[in-house]
Amino acid sequence: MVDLATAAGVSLATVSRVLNGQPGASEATAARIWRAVDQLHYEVNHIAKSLRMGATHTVGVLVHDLANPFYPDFIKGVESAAHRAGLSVIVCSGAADESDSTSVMQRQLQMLISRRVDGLVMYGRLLSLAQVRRLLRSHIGVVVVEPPKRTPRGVRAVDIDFREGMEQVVDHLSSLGHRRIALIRQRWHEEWVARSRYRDFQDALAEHGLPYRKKWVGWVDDVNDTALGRAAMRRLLKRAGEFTAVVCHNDMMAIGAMQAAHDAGLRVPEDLSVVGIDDIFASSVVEPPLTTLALPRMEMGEVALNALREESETVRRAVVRPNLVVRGSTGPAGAA
Amino acid sequence: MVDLATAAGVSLATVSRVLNGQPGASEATAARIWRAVDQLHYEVNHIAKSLRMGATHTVGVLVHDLANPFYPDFIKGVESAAHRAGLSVIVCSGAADESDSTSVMQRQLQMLISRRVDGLVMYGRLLSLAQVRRLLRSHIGVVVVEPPKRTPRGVRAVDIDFREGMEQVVDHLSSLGHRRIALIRQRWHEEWVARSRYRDFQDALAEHGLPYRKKWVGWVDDVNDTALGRAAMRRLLKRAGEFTAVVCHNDMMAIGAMQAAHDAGLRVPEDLSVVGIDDIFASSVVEPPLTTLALPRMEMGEVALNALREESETVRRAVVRPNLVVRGSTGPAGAA
DNA sequence: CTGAAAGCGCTTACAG
DNA sequence: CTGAAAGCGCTTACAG
Repeated sequence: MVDLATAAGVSLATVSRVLNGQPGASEATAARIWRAVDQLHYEVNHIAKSLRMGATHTVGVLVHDLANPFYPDFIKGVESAAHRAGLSVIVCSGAADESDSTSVMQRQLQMLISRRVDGLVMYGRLLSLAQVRRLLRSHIGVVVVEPPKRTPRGVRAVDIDFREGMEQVVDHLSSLGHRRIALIRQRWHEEWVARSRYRDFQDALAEHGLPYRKKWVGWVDDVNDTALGRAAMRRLLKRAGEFTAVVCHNDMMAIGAMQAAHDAGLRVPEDLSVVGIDDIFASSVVEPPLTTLALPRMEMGEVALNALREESETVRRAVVRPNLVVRGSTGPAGAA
Repeated sequence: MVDLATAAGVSLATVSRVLNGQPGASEATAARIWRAVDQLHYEVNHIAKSLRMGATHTVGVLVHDLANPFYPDFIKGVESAAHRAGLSVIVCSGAADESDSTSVMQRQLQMLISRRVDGLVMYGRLLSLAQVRRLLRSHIGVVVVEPPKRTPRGVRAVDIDFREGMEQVVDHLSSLGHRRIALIRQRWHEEWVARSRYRDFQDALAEHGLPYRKKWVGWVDDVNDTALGRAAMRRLLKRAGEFTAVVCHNDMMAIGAMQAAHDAGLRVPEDLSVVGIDDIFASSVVEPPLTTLALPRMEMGEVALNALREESETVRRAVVRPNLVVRGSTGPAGAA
């Protein structure tokens, strides 16, 4: 910038004012400065600016595992909204290396703090209460999607309206004549979220006068590997015939469930209807294509980023609505 | 840091030296400082450090579209290697918003320069020659994966050894008795890369004494939408029976091709063998599972990042090897 | 073994 | 309308 000032024959203060579009500089001076900018290929030093201003215009995004087909769209949403607002995004993935995930998060956190990000968007319960408090104490805003039960006050949340989503799912199945619906659910899931999708599922069943049976529940320890969904479904199929449809924690589990049904010689949807949650790409190309409760991932990212920027104290909590995509994996009950 | 100095009763200079593990401070002084670090939850201000040191220890990654299932793994590889090296990563996706992609890239570029990243990793030809030169002029290292024909000197490259990869593909098909192999290729692809995978495919065919026929080539304008692969295959199937296998630009196209074959009442692999390139997740769950030339995406990211750090002038070019994954979409020729 | 001082590239009252 | 000066939080010769 000192080169600029020299070239334009003015002081640093004036250059700074013109570059930032502040009033009070003659046309002529401004023109000389802009000409110098072009000639010297000047690009402001954002580092110096950040130090001086005490704001980096940078936000961090923290997700469990970038490779999970769920997150890229979410991050895209965050990025898109961020760019619109002139912010940069540092993406941090927990499982970036395979070692102890807690210590990875710890390091990511320190990195983010020392880089003085203005805010942090994260998906789910990735940090401890103490860690979140530390961020808040450092005046770093925090918004979390699908927030855990306990969050320090000051944290903003983006919720998915599974109440209405599960309503759509059960409504769809019910209208196809399904009365006995199984569930593949993740063990300990309620440890992670404030309100679980399963509870909403049960509520929706109840509202339709349909039963929720423990014996029709398949449990999985992890929901990011189709093999586990397949195994859970295989166990559940000992009771094949007792139920006519199964709702799965997510699409990965649903794809696994379809494989298990196929292994057992059952046809989807004639013998069994299968519903997933997420709508990842693979769900549209499996056979049959999966009926699934689509989560608006991009939108979730945008909403999360905007919640971070929001000044008002009113936006403590934003809500996003899922949307049922009906494809080939669901059909009339007892069509076989 | 001034708080630290006060708390420990020493000068800033001493604090700095101890924090950075430099020699020449008494045990006792160091201990006092570290105690203060703990008490005050001190975290170094990386912004100030960057300004002073003239290095940000940050690298940018530029990809065409984050949502493309290809890139997340690549980015993960970059991140993983970066963290190991104590670097942060700013991820930039071209298609983050839908507007004119050139101007998006232009803005991303300015952002990266003004943030003074130490280096940039990008996939493919995302920037113009002039833009790349500008980076180099700003002393920002550049490495590009699948580099275009023309790159300014100083740019490092990561190549995929499609020569050997296509060798594996053709070898596999040939050993199954296929002699007439079709191809689905992207129009203008050679405008983007220094050496195209198609050329390697043709070489591999020639080496096996197999013909390359223009009439067995299906063209697509874009390779990230299965619908286009499906349409290309549909056109190609006017000549069904003339060829017994098809190799596709990538898995997206291959999945589309399988759909088209299915539409036409052909069975895969009995009537037609299909091979993709990439090995995205969906390829493992389509029916039949896709035989594909897997690209080591994570490794590519790691190699790219490391190439950036490499001091020596020798590593102008790194090479990564693909690996054929045989699944259900290929079978003996004429098995029908 | 330790400290005072300069400087990285900016912005912003404060004067003029 | 414009400039001189201080300061953001660090590091690093240079003295002692």
